[in-house]
Amino acid sequence: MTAHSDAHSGARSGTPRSRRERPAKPALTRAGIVAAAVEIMSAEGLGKVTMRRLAQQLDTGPASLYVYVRNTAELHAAILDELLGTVEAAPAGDDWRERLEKVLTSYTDVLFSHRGLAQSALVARPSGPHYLRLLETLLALLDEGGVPPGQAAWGIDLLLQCATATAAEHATRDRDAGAQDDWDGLSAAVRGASGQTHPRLAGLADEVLSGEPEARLSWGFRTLINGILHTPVPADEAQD
Amino acid sequence: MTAHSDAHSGARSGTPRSRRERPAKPALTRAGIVAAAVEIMSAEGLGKVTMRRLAQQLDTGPASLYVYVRNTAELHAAILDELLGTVEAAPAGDDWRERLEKVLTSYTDVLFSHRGLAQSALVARPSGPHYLRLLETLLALLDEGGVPPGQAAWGIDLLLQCATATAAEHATRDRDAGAQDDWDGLSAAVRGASGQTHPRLAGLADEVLSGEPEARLSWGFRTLINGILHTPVPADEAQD
DNA sequence: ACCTGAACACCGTTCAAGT
DNA sequence: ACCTGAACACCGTTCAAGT
Repeated sequence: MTAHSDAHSGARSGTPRSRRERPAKPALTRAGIVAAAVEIMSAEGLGKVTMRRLAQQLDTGPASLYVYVRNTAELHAAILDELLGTVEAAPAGDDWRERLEKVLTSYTDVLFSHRGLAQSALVARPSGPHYLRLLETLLALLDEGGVPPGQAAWGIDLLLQCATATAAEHATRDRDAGAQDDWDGLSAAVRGASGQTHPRLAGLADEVLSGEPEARLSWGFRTLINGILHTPVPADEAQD
Repeated sequence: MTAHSDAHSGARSGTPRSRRERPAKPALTRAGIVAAAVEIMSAEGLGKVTMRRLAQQLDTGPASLYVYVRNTAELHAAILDELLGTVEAAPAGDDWRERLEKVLTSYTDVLFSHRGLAQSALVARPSGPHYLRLLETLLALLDEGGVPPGQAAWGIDLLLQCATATAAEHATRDRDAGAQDDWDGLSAAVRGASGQTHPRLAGLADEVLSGEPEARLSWGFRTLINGILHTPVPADEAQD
């Protein structure tokens, strides 16, 4: 039926029309690749963000991605910085300690709520704009609290390390069957510790295992803040 | 030349003699598997400890290992606990803070000196005998320092988390080319931060990036110890 | 019970060749 | 310059079949 018009307009092969009528392969760009990667990660977790899977999503071959991305690690780092853009800025008004805790908790939540992201953040040092913004925010809050600059400079690393490690720990615990077993194993081992060979551990088993994740994380932050406030850096580092 | 005696003693096929004369396949056991795994890890890093590689080493097929080991994660956890046996016990005599720092430093060194081990320790909660012994040691030292038990019980997690994360960070930085790039990237980004948009970061760039790993780790431990000493756990957790 | 061959369903990365 | 097919060198895990 449409043979006639096809012969008319589509004579020189179908290429020109399919260029306009299909949503078609958008040209590859780094931004497009990262966006597609974030999409896969949100839907299926970072573990599914592989070069091959991503290439498939973008309707190309894995080799093509290497024009825009050095390797899988760099791709994961780019995803991380992208998601770091959603960390809430410090709310005004509250006590600086509370605001600091809120920013760190928001950071932890972002890592926690994307499967696999926290584990990757432990290893991939990010250096994107969103990460720098976060560092600036933390330094500003510590400064507001009167923390000496040298201590603040070293302290932000400790705070982020604690947040990241905690998110990773709980993310695996909640979502990975094997990790749940690990934790059950530890908890059984601690409770089963003999008072003969492990007197303090046996005595403190309940306390060691107690506490909601939120309560422990919050205590961790407050503990770090107190420590940072009270622990001077070595003399030869304190230049200011 | 030996044909006659061969015909004599080896008549019913070669099997009985090869049972005695070859070092031959030692029977598979969990301990043997873990030992072979530790060997591979020491020589080539945890990344090479795969089911297939290990099976090859043990002259069998990968499927055979699943009789003794649930999966790769469990295998890695077993290796970790094995290596934890080499963490030095606290030396007597010194100040409790120094002894605590020494044990934690030794733990960090063990993780650090085995390629890939620290990263795996961040994710795999160990529960083996050597890990329990380490927990006991830490609790004993904190007790000696008069740290309230509830704070000690939560604090050991923070201390080990800090040690593990630091080891992982430096292990990747030193040995993985890509990770070195990551770090160079961060350091360039921090130094390049604009005073307009990131005033504190720009002002503290040198301090943020300063310090030998050892100095920062030591400061981290002291900061945590001070924090643990000064931060009470929430009232409903402090039961004793 | 223990062990295995073979298969299933994947990986990252490179490279010569094409446009 | 950008993109690709095809290959290389691997993975973890399962399962039916053998001993």
